[in-house]
Amino acid sequence: MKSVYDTFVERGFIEQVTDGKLVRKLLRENQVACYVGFDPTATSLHIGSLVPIMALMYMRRYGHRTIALIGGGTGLIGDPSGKTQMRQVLSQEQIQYNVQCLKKQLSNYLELGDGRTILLDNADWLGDLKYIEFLRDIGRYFSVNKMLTAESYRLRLEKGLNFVEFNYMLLQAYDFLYLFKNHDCVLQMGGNDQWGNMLAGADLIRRVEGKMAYSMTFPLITTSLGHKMGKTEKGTIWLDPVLTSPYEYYQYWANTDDHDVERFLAFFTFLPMEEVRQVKSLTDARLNMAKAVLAFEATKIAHGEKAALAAWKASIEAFHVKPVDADIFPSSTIPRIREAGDISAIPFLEKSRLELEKGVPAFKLFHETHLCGSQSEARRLLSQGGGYVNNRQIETFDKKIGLEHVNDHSEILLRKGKKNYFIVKVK
RNA sequence: GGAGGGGUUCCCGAGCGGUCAAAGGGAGCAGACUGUAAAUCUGCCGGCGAGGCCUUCGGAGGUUCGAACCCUCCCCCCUCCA
Repeated sequence: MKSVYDTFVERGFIEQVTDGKLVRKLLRENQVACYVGFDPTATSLHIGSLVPIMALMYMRRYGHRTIALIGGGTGLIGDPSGKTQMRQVLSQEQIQYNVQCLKKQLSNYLELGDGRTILLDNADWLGDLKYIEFLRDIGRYFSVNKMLTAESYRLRLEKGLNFVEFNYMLLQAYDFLYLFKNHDCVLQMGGNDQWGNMLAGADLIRRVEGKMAYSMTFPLITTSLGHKMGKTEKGTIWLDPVLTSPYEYYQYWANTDDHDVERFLAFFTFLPMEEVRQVKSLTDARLNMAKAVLAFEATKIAHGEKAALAAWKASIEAFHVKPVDADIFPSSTIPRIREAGDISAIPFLEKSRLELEKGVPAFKLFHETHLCGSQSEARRLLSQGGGYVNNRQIETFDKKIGLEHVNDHSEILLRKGKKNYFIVKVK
């Protein structure tokens, strides 16, 4: 039988492992506990955290125990790894609030309740540490010389690294030790920028406990032209549906670069690799169908089947695309037949009849709907012909939009550029 | 603690008394071309119902008709010395 490890390998999840052969054997023959850490830097995670989340989901599916660790304690310090500048330090209250939010969010992905998956906050044990004791018991195992050779610190040595940040590695290592002792956790997973911290943990366990522990990192995913995942013109693509609507989430994936489709399907869906590999042979409209499948499946995982369906419907309608052919990803539950048009998943804003009777200048409306960040931006956009009402180009920036633009469904369809839709509804 | 070099609009990076809302590049947005992709070309890229006004060049004061540019103090970063 296939092990998670094999699945990880074939889906491209593994960047580095402490001992590939051993870990493979371990995961094949035992039920183990693994953990991934998440920083509570915001009230929501974004797409950048999706790879580790998917990894945890896979671990579970293969019968292993998973621990999602939220760094309520380490968050007070800030991990210097992968950062060129010192991270802004958040207040204790803010971090505690973020921790609560992340717990809730992660529980959508990880089924809790049966004890096989648990959610922890390292503030629960780091908060009680005594400085002197910690130095004597843990600090003695760390060689500064060695720490300085770590990639994550070397980078910062040029730009400046303060002592607080320098300690981050010890705390993360201690987390691993703690989880090892209290939850039999033998494997830590995380983004490749965590490699140094993870090794430090495995090292610490070996020194303190005289036992083996393992580390595995995932590649830091960038789009084929080197952009960070999840950053777009509209900002970050969050996992929280309030911050990024399911429709926008769907759109993000539907717009995936050609070269990334296959890779992303492997990372961000559970569709079988035999089908994922078929993507190589697809082009043009059929390749776009694969993007639709990616968008649909990813949205389903994040927001549920219903929301994914609504996003799909709206997209099909707005972009006049054909439903996905039956032979493309037969395992996907994406609908194959066109249904009645329904764009209700597109973000909208309500306006009173009275206000629309008078008419609202287009540039104001574009600003209000957040299609444009400011009125100035809206003016420029409209002057350059980048704005549309009901798919007709708006010719002047102050063109009044009003009742005469309302369609049969009491809606006005606004569009910015080729693909940014927004609906104004009559209240 | 001492000496020197820096902090410029999202990022990098010019500017060093008026012509600076600030060169150039990147990112981003739009138009054309397309496949809701990429590449390419073109335009835009602080705010304001705007050929004018307002707010920006680490922070606070000052000199000047006029300051991102000069002076003073403070904060932060880098390099060398201790």
